[in-house]
This record gives sequence, C-alpha cells and structure tokens, in this order.
Amino acid sequence: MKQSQLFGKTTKDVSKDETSINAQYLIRGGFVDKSMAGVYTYLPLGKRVLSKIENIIREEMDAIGGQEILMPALMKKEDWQITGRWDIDVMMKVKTFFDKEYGLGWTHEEVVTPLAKKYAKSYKNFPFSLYQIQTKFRSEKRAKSGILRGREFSMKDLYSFHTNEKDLDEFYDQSKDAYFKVFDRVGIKDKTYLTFASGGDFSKYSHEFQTLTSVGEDIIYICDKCKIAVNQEIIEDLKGSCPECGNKDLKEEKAIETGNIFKLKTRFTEAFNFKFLDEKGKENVVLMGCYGMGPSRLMGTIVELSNDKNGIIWPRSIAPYQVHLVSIGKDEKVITEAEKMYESLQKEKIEVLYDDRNESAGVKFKDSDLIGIPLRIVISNKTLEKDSVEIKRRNEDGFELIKIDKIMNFEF
RNA sequence: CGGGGCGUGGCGUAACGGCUAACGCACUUGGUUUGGGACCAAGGGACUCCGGGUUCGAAUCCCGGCGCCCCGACCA
Repeated sequence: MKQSQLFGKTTKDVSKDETSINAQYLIRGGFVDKSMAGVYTYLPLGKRVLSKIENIIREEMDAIGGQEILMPALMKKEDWQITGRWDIDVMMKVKTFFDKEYGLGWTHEEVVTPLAKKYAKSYKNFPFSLYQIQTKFRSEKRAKSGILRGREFSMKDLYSFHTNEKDLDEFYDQSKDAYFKVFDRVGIKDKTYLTFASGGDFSKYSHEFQTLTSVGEDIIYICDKCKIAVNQEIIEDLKGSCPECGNKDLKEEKAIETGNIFKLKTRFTEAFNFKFLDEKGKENVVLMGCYGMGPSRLMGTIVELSNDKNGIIWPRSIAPYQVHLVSIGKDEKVITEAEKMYESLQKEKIEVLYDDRNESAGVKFKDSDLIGIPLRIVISNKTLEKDSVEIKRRNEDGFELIKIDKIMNFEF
C-alpha cells in the first residue's frame, strides 16, 4: 500500500480529553475514528490489525473444534423474555415505526440455544461447539478508555454443548489452553493470568483471563506459585488465599478482563427445553458452556502494553503491515530504488506500507514510529551512497545497513 | 446512574459583556527544502453545541437540554 493513497492520516494533536494511551495512539495514528462515546470506526490501518487478531482467534477456535457461524445482531424479544433477560440495563432495544421491539445482541445464548436445539436431537450429535465473531451492543453507562470499553464492539463468542459434565469439563479445559495460545500469539501471554471469578447464577466459579495494565478496571490477586489469580470480587470468599494451593501471599494488581469462560450448564438449555435422547432413548437436558473474548478490546490492550513515547510497537503477528518502506528526499535515484523495492516486496507477498509521500524526513520518521510497524526500511541518498538500505526494528534502538542486492535474502 | 470538568473552522487553543471572532496545526496554489514533526508567499474554510432568557449589544451572564472526558457505582 502506498501511504499517499492510504485513507486516514496521522495527526499531532488529539483532544486532551482522551487520556488513555490506546485512544491517543490509535486516533493519532489513523487506526480508528471516534464516532461517539464508545463507538468507533476502524480505518484501513486499524481494520487490518483487528482482522489479524480475529484470524488468530479463529484459528485457535477452529483448532479445538469450534465451527464458525454468524448469528443475527437483531434479536427476538420473545427469546429474551423466555430467559428473563429482556429487562436488563445493558440491553439496547430498538423500536420500529409500528412499535415492534427488538433487542440488539449483547450476548447470544438466546439465539444459539434455540438454534442448537433445532439441529441436535440425539446423543450422536454431541458434543459440538459453535462460535462467531460479531459486533455486540451494550448500553454501558459509562464508555471509557478508548476502545477498551465501548457500547459497540467486536466479540468472539463460542458456545459448547455436551451430554455430560465430564465432557463439558474437558472442553472447558481445552478452551483455557486455546485462550492462552491466542494471548501468546498476540504477545500478551506473560501479562495474562487465569483468574478465578464469581460464577454468577451458573456455577461456583467462572474463569476470567486478566491482563495486567494500569488502565485495567479490575483488581486481581496473583499467586506467584500457581501463576493464577483471584478476582477481588471473590477474594473474601476465599479468605484471601489461592484456590489452588492455599497460599496467602497474593500480589494485588490492576488488570483488564480480556476473556471469560463460563460453565453455563443447564441455565439456558432448561429455559429453552433443550434435551437430547441418550443411548437408552431417554431424554436429558443438554449442558452448555460459553467462552468470550473481545478482539477490539485485545487490540486496545496490546497498545496499552506495547508502546513508547513515540507511538505504538505492534507485535509482528498483528501489525497492519510487516514492513514500512520509507523514502527520504525526492531524488530520482531514491524514488526509483524505492519503487523497485516496493514491487519486489509485494512480489514476495510481504505486507508493505510504502511511504511515498513528499514529506520531510522528520515527518516520515515520526509517523513511522507512531504507526509502529515492526520493521522499517529507509532508502535515501545517504544509504544509496553505500548501495544499501537501512533496516531498523521498531522495538530496538540500533539499525543496520544492508546492501540492496542482498535485501531479498533478508529474513522479514 | 452520582460527583467533577469541558463544549469556539477538521484538530489544538485565544478573545474584559463592545470593531469584520484571533492564532497554531491541518487543507489549497506557487516556489525553495528533505536523516527526526522545514521555510517563504498567496488563499479557502465558523450560524462560537442546541433552545430560551437578560441586555442598546452575548462566544462571554442566567435557565434548560444535548454531547464529550475523568472519578465513582455498575458490569454472566
């Protein structure tokens, strides 16, 4: 992509109201545009990052047998009434001209349960799991911290269906591993803890995935021995000790919830009377689990964790482009070499953003740091004197010169 | 939803109740520049959030609404 053609632009100034790092850098870098409080447009750069995160999640959900579907965002009022969740404050409701009401999905048990019931009648159909990556709507009383807590946001929600508890437990554990694989691949595994949290109406505990960050909204207590944590909301119930080893020497930290898994058991299957026939032809209630993770919140969290005073430092796996090719000056020789390299990189299927703009070196470097692509290649008169280009990694200080005719041998 | 702060070109800000609402960035045109947010010149762009009120006169004061940010509460 040529940067001169890229929709969206970087900016030096952003409202002083926006105090969170992710809001500052994502807006300044031209990744997102705020439409209203808690509602954002993802511009081309931001959309690329979001899609990459979604694809990583997709791969890991597929790997544990999840099958991707896409459910509606507009949902039947009657189904919400069946589960008693129609009048809940986070629900956004829409009304037609003729006063017919619908709910906007803030979770999808009310769609997925009747759906699963329609297609799975026999024990032979179980277990199975369905997921989607979709926009969720929540009437947050207070949207905050850029894309970390919005009223409309991207969410992966997976639902699993089982004939017995052992099977549910096994899948539940697999999902934990899958979640950590995602956190590993997007570069925040070291800061993410499996966290015991309240189970709501459904079970004793649920598990959250809490990622340490100062903008976090949760307080968690970490057990360094077990590498797990406890959410503040249940620390009293546990008398301040680790639920695994009983250790009382827990470390208090601020964190943000980047995932949540839940054994719903029969909470929704009972409401929708979802039963299966077992080997003996006897009816049993289906057991269910749900597993959520927000790609847009992950994106914001990663920015919060991976930046410096000049801008974002994207991990390779989710960077909008792998290489930022920057030409300095408008000497014909420089332009020609830069164009040539742009074409070669594209031919090699290396994702490259080419800053072909007629801007000063300073502007280009500042923008490059702000956008945060992992690898920068600079071509200028200075480098061409040595038949070279300069290569610099965003997360390192130094740079190296590489001969132009060797560049395609470089490990990108 | 409670508390606090704030609404002025796209963005950041300025303007005592009183001239044609000013400046910087961004944008357009021409020229000079090009290794860390360059320079010169000439331009375009505003019902000062909305509605009402006070006043000879309101961006400025008062009332109401809406919006935005922060803190708190809430958050399967």
